[in-house]
Amino acid sequence: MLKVTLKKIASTLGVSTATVSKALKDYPDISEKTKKKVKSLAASLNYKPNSFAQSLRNQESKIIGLIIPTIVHHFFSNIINGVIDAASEQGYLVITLQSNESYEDEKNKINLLIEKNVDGLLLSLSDKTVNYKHINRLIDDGVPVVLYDKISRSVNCSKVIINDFAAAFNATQYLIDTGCKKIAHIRGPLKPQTTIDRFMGYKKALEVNNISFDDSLVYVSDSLSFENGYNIAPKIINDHNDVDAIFSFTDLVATGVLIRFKELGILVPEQISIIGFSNWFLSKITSPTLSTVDQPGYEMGRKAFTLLYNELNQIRNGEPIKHEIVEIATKVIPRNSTKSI
Amino acid sequence: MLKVTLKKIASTLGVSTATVSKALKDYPDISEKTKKKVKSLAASLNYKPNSFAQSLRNQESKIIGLIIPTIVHHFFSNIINGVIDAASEQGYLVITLQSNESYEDEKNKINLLIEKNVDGLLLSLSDKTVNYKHINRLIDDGVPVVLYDKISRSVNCSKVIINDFAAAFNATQYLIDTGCKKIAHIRGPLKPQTTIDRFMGYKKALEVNNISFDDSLVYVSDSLSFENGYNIAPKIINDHNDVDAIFSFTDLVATGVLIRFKELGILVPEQISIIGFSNWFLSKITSPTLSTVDQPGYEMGRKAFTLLYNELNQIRNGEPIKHEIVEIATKVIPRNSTKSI
DNA sequence: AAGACAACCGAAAACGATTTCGGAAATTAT
DNA sequence: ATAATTTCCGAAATCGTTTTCGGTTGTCTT
Repeated sequence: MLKVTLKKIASTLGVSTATVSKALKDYPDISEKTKKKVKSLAASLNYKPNSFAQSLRNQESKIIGLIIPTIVHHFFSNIINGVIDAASEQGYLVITLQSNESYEDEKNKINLLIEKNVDGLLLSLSDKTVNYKHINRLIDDGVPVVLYDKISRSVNCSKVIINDFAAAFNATQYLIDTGCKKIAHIRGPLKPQTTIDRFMGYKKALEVNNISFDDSLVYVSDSLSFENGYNIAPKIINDHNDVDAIFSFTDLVATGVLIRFKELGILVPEQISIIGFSNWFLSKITSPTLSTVDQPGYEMGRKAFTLLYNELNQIRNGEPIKHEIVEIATKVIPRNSTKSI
Repeated sequence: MLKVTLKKIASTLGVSTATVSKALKDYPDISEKTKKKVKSLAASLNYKPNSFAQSLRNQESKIIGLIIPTIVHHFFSNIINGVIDAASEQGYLVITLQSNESYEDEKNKINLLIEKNVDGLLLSLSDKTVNYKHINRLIDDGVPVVLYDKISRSVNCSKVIINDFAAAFNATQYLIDTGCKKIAHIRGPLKPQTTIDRFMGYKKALEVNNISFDDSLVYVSDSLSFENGYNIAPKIINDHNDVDAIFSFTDLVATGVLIRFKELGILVPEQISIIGFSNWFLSKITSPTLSTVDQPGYEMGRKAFTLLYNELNQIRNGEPIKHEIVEIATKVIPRNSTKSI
């Protein structure tokens, strides 16, 4: 199975490779007759341009890199899905890599991608990433980068986010609206802006409703795991026997709490209401089903690619690069782990 | 930010690009002194070889393609994860694409990957794929292909599978061991070998235990969805009021049944036992927790890459290509949706 | 001091596709 | 018939790396 190249087509047709190349791309300086000949032979030989040669010549790979903190998570799977779909529509392919919430991994994976000459990068910061030199360097080098979900305010690039502050505020307000007075918060790792904002939103909702903030009601889950919720649950009720609601920064942890409460005989939502975050699939099948905040991963993934694609086009056209920050809407999804209003 | 090339290094050092290239790769015919010079300049200039040029020259991309029927599914996420991890370890990157269980998509996505000159392909057949010409053509063209999970016996290539027959047999046997006598089966789409084998395993277990097979106890779920289980559940109990167990070809559908039964006031496992398949994360958090069969996706992904990698090496070394079929072990995971033995 | 060898390095030809620039042939205008 | 245009095509340079195959030096024998 010899491979079909321009040269081969050219020689069997007795023309130059330049002519073949131009004919296939409908250059105006090639006669219709020649185009016909070339195209039909190319088709019958099933000619496919060699992408390496094209990339080398055009300095673009039509591949983008996607760095995900953890692949096996409902929200992030949806992101991947959205990115891949949107990219395919524009003829881009996606190389996905996982940072495992590690700063070192993040740096290494970014390097791998850059060395493969991806045309751009979609990145969600790891929880451990506290310094952004590696990203700013990229941007200075002219690599288009779009940050999504876990971003940093101090990096100057396009971003796709949700309004974590408002979402958390609304979730907390919802608990208050259903009559809860003493609301605990399980927050995520300290670094990411998302968990900071969710914490601030929670705090703000208390303030607006004249509920005094109590630091001892805030519990930290250092990672996004079921077990953390499972383990934190008994601590909460030991520390505060009159807590009547919990706002968790993520569904997975909320689910851990839910399951543990069931084992402990604590009624949800009669004794304690629980609201999670992200609207994972599993929130629909817990018992009771879990109230949560919708965080549309698929849409975020699509949008992230779109922003990158825009920058790529700006670069191609020599236009100045415009960074854009897009906020995706969220909404509280009441289910059965909270009382009705 | 000009890019650093061999030529640049060569000219600033007053040597040829050949020398630079060889120095960087520790060719024996370059003096230590020159190597030092070259390497230190390369390092200080942060030289990265242009991967396009390398690929063009070496005829390999160090990228493999991965086609997944559906990305947003626990089992398949784990596959992706395993593939990416194993690939990274060998310096390969992975482009993931989704077939959406569509034959057309599958063909198109394969083409995209081939046109990008991936070095090989990891593929799980879509449920609608009934003809394998597109895959056999690939293999004939010398593209290494490894089939995983949803495979076809009639394609001659390396494969990673579980023993679906045995796994289904064991699941059914487990139900029988816990005292169930009238066991319904929810099987998947008709085409994939996996669902056929699971069905056969179910049937065999009945036979071995002298339980007569009743075709009306077999329900078809045309896709892998929660809703299907939710909708099939009432049909089963309407058709057969004395069913005492259900073996579902996948956890997601089993979960749908479980939830519906709860709504209908049917006690699980007291009235009806349920066992699923795949050990999705959600099976741990349903209520009751769902008995299932472990199907290690991460491991399957890793193994699939390894097989591909082996073939890649065989090709590189001009050795004959050995296809290998690897079977990953599974085991029944008893939880609370089945009675104890 | 001549020959034999080793040690080092470079020219050049790939790998395929793209595109500029110029030139030959064909057409039209004068 | 000559000049002025079009129309059409090709040579050649590029993109950056790799590797073969020689060719220079210099060192070591005798």
